[in-house]
Amino acid sequence: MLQGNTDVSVQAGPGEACTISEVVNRVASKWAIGVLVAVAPGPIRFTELEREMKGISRRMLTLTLRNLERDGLLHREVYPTVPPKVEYTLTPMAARLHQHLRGLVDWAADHRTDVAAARLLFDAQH
Amino acid sequence: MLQGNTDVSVQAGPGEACTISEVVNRVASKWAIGVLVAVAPGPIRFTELEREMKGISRRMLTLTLRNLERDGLLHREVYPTVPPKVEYTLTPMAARLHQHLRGLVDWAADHRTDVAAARLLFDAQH
DNA sequence: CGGTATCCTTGTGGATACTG
DNA sequence: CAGTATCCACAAGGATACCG
Repeated sequence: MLQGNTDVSVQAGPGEACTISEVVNRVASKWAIGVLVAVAPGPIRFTELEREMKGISRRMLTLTLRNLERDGLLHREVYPTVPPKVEYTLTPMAARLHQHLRGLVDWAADHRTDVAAARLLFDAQH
Repeated sequence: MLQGNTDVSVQAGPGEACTISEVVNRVASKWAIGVLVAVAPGPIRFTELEREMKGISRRMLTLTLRNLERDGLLHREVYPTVPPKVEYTLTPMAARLHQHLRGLVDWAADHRTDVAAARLLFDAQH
C-alpha cells in the first residue's frame, strides 16, 4: 500500500470544513501570493510565470496553479495548438482578493527596511 | 558541534537582503496572521493567545511571537511580578499591516463557501 | 505564568528526467 | 510548451517534560 507518501503536498481534503484559516493559509502559502499578483495584470502563460517567479521550481509552480484553480481563484484556458498554449487568468473572486494582496505587498515594500532594521537591533540585544 | 540542527526554524539571517517576498512570507507564515489579528484588539497575554489560537503548539506560538517581535511587529512588555506576566501589543507599523490582514481574513470569510464549492466541482471533474 | 529543551514525525519543496 | 513522475533533503511543526 502507498503508505503515506502520496506526495500531493499542500492539498486539503474536499469534504473538510474549509475554515477561514484554511482558506487564508492556502491563499497565503509560500508562492500563491506571488502567483496571484503576477496573474492579475492579465492572461499569462506557464513559462512566463516561471520566469517571473524567480526561484520557483517547476513542480511548485504546477502545484500552486492547480490548487488555485481548484479553489476557484484561477481560470485555466487551454489552446489545443501545437506546441500547446495555456493561459491563466484571475476569476472575479480572485480579483477582489487581489486588492487585499496588493495592500499586503505594498505594505511590505514600504516597510522592508524598517523590518530589516528592527531585526538587526533585536539580534544585537539578544 | 551543533551540526545543522540549530532548530531555529522560520528564522531568516539578519544580514540578508530582506526582500519583499521574504517579508510577505514571514508575515503570511502559518500562524502569523492569526496572531497579529488576535493581538490587534489590545494587549494580550501568552496564555490567552494560546487559548485563542486553537490548535497551535506552545513551541510554535513562542516561535511566531519571537519572529514577529524580532521583525518589529510586536511589542513585548514584561511585568516582573510573580507569577510573571507578559503582554503583547502591535507596533504602529503592524497596526497598518493589520488593516490589510483584516481585509484578507474578511475576504476569506465571505468566500469560503465559494471556495469549498469550487473545490468540490473541481474534484468531481478530475 | 511564560516560556525552553528535546525528540520525533510530517510536510514542503528542489532537481531532474521524461512525455503528449 | 506545459506539464508529470520520481526521488530525496531538510525545515516546519507537534508532544511533552522541564525550569525560573
